Parts: sequence; structure tokens; C-alpha cells
Amino acid sequence: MKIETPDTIALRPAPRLPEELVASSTFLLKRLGFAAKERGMAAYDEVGVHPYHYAIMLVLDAGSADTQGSIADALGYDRGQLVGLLDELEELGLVERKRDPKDRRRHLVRMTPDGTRMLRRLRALARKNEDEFLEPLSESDRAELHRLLLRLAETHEPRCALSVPPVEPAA
Amino acid sequence: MKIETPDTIALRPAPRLPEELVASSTFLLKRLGFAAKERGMAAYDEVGVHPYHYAIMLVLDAGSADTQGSIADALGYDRGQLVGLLDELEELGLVERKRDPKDRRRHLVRMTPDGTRMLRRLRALARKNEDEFLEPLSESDRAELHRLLLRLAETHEPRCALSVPPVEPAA
DNA sequence: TATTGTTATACTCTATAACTATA
DNA sequence: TATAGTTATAGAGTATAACAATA
Repeated sequence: MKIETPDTIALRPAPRLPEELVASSTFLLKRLGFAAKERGMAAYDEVGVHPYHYAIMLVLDAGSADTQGSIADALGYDRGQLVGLLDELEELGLVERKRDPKDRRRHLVRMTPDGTRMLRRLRALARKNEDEFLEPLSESDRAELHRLLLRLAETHEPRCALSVPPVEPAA
Repeated sequence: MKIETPDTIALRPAPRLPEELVASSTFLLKRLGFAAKERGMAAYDEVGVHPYHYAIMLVLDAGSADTQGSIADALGYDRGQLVGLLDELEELGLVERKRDPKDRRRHLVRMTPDGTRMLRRLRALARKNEDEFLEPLSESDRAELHRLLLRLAETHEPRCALSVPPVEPAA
């Protein structure tokens, strides 16, 4: 559900949120995640793309995945939905698809020069967005926040784990 | 978009998330907020309610709002959608609505005894849920995380501000 | 028979605004 | 005329599974 945004509520008597919710980090994560999402969408929207598009382009740029299946897996997206996202990127001229001659079921996806330029622009947008969102925090607080979020993400969003989980030690 | 959940991906070669995303706190907030939401829904679902229902009952219990409009304002919900949520709570016998005799446009909402019992149960569930989600963090890390999230929420979700913003000092 | 990508369908959410009854 | 609550509608988002081509 959309949560009413900051700017509209400043003047009302404003019945308060229950303290119990404010005291809950998971509640704050939900609300902040939502706020971050909305803010991101608005930012990328000005350039005509969606955060999902940006994520896809980052994967392509990193070169860690180039078929639709592997892109979907890298980001945790559904393969069916990725089709539509790639259609949009292709229509914008930012990526190209071509059949893999080695396995004609596959599509190889790669960025076009326009895509590369757009990615540069999106990266700048993302940095600005991140910086503005974290503005209330000092540099060291930001680092600390990231450390804590990352630790949680290693459990709850394993794709975020920085290091490959060590193989079970012998015995 | 639904992100594929942890349990299903353990065994694949797993193309990685772009480092840039993992390095972004706003990205992690989005993913963790989503994970927290899903986990919460699953937990409350076992008892037949939704996190929204829980939030409404907390507001009622706190006594800070008792008409539909004030409840909606407290939580940032849309008034139109609150109607349906209250219908469900009423059907479950957890809250009652009656007209305010002083202003017959208003509905006064209050919990029933069953509602109070359910709320106790939901509070226990919420505690358990919170504790499990934060399990990777030490006590002091949890406190630190909450402090940082709260500071962000004061900006991005003003309803979370703990203290009423001080009145502009004289002069 | 399994897999890659595609398409279609249905379902859930949610944003908007029209509507009623009171004030 | 404005407000509290209600209802209806349409649109976005998303989950599911059927499908065609290829392996």
C-alpha cells in the first residue's frame, strides 16, 4: 500500500505512529525500503527508465551474465518478466539481443553504445540519489549502516553475500 | 516485483549481483525491506491477519486515534483502503465500529475483548519475527542499526520522529 | 524429455474519484 | 460547502502456467 508521503502531512495535528512500530527495526526497514524505492523510481523516471532497467544494465556492464536466464538469476528476477524489461530496453535502443549460435535457444544480450552512455548517466543519478537519501548520516554512520545492512543481507538476500560462502571444511 | 527467495537458489552457479548494487545502502534497504515484509506477512498469515491489521490494532490499543480518519492519518494509510481493512477486522470480531453520537458522520472504532487477546498474540509473533530477522546481529549492533534507521526515518518518514519537532524558538 | 525464451491469463494491489450522509 | 466514510472502477504490478523452438 502506498504510504502517504512526507510533504503532505506537516500541518495536521497528526496522530502518532504506535511507539512499538517505531521501535521495530523491521518496521523501519519496510518503510525506508519503500521510501527508497519510490525515490529511486522518481529519479530514473525522469530519464525514462526504471530501477529494474538500471540493474539489468549493471549486470550487462559487469559482464557476469549475458543470457536472459543468467541475468534473471543474477538479479533474482522472474524470467518471464525479464522479457518485457528487455523489450523496453531494446525499444529504447539501449540493448541488443541476438541468438547464440552455439545454442540457438539462448539469446545473447549486450548493451549498445547508447546503452553505455545511458548507463553512465544512470550511475551519476544513482550516486546522487544515494547521497541525498543518506544525507542525515555522517560518513562514519553511513559506513556503519552499510556494514549492518550487509550482514543482514547475507542471511536474508544471499545474492548480496560478498564472499562466496566457504565450502564446508573437511570433517 | 517479487524477488526469488533464499531457499531456492542455494545450489546454482549463481551469477552475482553487480557489486555496485551490493555497495548501495538504498539498494540493500529496498531488498531487506521487501524481505522483512514478506516474512511478516507469512508470520501473521498463520493467524489469519495481515501486518496492516496488526498496525491498526496497535493504534487502537495506544488510544491515540479512534476514528477512521485519525487511524488512517496515524499510519499514513489511504482512508478508502482502511475501510476494507476494518471490514475484515470486524468480520473477525476483533474490532467494533459505532457511530459517534456527537458527530454522526464519524465512526468510533475500538477493539473487542477478542481483539485484545489477538493483539497479545500478535505482539508475541512480532517480537519473535523481529528477533529472528535480526539474528545475525549482536545486541549492540541491533541498537546501532535502530539508531541509524531512526535517523533516516525522521527525514524520510516523519511520522516516525520520536519527539514532536520543537516549536520554532522565540526570536 | 528438458531447457530457453515468449506469451497469455488471472489475480492482487492500489490509486482515483464518484457517491451518501451528515455537518 | 465541506467532511467522514463508503463504494466502484480502472490500472499497474505480478504470479502462474501454457507454449514454441531447440537441445
